[in-house]
Amino acid sequence: MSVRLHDSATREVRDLQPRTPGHVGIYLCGATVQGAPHIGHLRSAIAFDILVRWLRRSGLGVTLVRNVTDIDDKILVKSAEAGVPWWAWAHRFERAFGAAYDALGVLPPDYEPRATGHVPEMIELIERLIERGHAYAGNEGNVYFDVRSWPAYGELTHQRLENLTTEEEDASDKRDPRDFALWKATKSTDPEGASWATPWGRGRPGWHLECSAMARKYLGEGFDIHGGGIDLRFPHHENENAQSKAAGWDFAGLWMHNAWVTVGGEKMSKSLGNSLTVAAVLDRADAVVLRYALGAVHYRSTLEFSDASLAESAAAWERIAGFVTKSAERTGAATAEEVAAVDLPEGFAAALDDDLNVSAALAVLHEHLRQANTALASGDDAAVTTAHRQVRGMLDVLGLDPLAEQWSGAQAGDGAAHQALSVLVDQLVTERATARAAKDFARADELRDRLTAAGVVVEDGADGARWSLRGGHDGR
RNA sequence: GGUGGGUUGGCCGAGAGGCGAGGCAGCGGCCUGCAAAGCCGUACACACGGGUUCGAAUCCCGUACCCACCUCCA
Repeated sequence: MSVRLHDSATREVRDLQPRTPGHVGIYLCGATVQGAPHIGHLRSAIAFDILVRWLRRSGLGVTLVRNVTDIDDKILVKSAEAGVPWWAWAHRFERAFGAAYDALGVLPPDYEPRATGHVPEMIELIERLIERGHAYAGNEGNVYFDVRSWPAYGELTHQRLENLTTEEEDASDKRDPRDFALWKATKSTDPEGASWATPWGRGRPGWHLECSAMARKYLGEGFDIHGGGIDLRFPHHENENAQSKAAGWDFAGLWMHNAWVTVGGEKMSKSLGNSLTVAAVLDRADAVVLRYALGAVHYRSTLEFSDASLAESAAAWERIAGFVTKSAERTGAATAEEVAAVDLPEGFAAALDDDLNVSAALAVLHEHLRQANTALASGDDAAVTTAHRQVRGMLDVLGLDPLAEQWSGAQAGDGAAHQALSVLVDQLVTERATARAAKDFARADELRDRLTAAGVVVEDGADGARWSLRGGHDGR
């Protein structure tokens, strides 16, 4: 079986057929760096991260390009309000996005082009569109795409031009109110450095143009997958599609769109002011737990985020990490190479092949976990070794392998502090073992209570007690 | 008005004509000095009304409600 993905353009689940056999080119609409990243941004990033991991695991090469929009109206407005140069404002949040991606284990793209670095490519594209009769210059500095010149306009989102409503702008220099800006004239209030010279006057890029120009530059005149949030379908992706094709290029072979994160049933968005920033959530939850919470639901389903969903993810994670660490203690940790080479369960692979059905894949994982725990309890070391590799192989695809460098570093904690803690806890655990051996259970329980109160969980096993920090941080 | 998505048990969440995904929380048990973890067992479902069918959560028709997009958005 091969990877099948839902294509928003045709509304069907289709076989992924790379244009270059064995290699997939993916363009993702990344951040407009106007503010701090919220968990919705990361939900999207994680969904596509799982896609990339799965494609690579399936033996395909992947070239991933994810852009950064570092010039737009809101960046100019917000930076001005803050009294910061627009470019510094944009860069501040570009770094914040990078930190959030790293914190949640999102693999870096092969390239991350910025809009401001591709003005010549955009000008070239505009010239092409004007030549071909699909764009026109308005007032000094404005260039618009002429939607009526492109009969296929609306093909991506299946809308007819006449059904598109627009709020008529007064005194617009557009030929049709539905035309969209390729290039926007600089305003008198704009900072000096925020405009570029063009044959049509000074201005700055319209939002959609950059993606067409950059996708072509890095992925060619046609590429396999274009992804982003569902809200980008219209107008952003519709316009990208129109301008690239009107320029005579091919564009995305398949469109993928992820659904929302909701909070209290409502779409989380900047305009509603109910955004949960990644940084705020990471103050009260482990990054890996947040990744689980954002990745565990099918990417096209709305994801309701709450304290309850976070707690449930934490419980699931502890169960998963519990087996992985205990099995590693018993039979040794598999190397990254062994994890990468293991044959994954058929059901797991089938689930991910079916439009990245992560929920179904997790069901397979949990079933394996149950059998694995049974093997662990019965001392079947051969079965434990196999299960350890398989479970980690599955988790690796989801970016959730507890022993991956991404997460194991965090578990160990700060070296010196962890070392000190380890010595103190081991002393108490030893003292408790002595008390238990002497049947002084009151003393043993008191010691355990003290540890529990400090966030240290003690579990008695056949070969002695093990301890771990509450929240899945392993202590041994 | 146009274009989509949805409504599954106490909660989250897959599935898409027959065989009850899975998880969390319950309950009962095994294990344990007691716990914890783990395992076993167990109850509780497909918005509503019709229809098709031997059989419908799944297909068809209708109704209700929710959510999104229609040039700011992941």
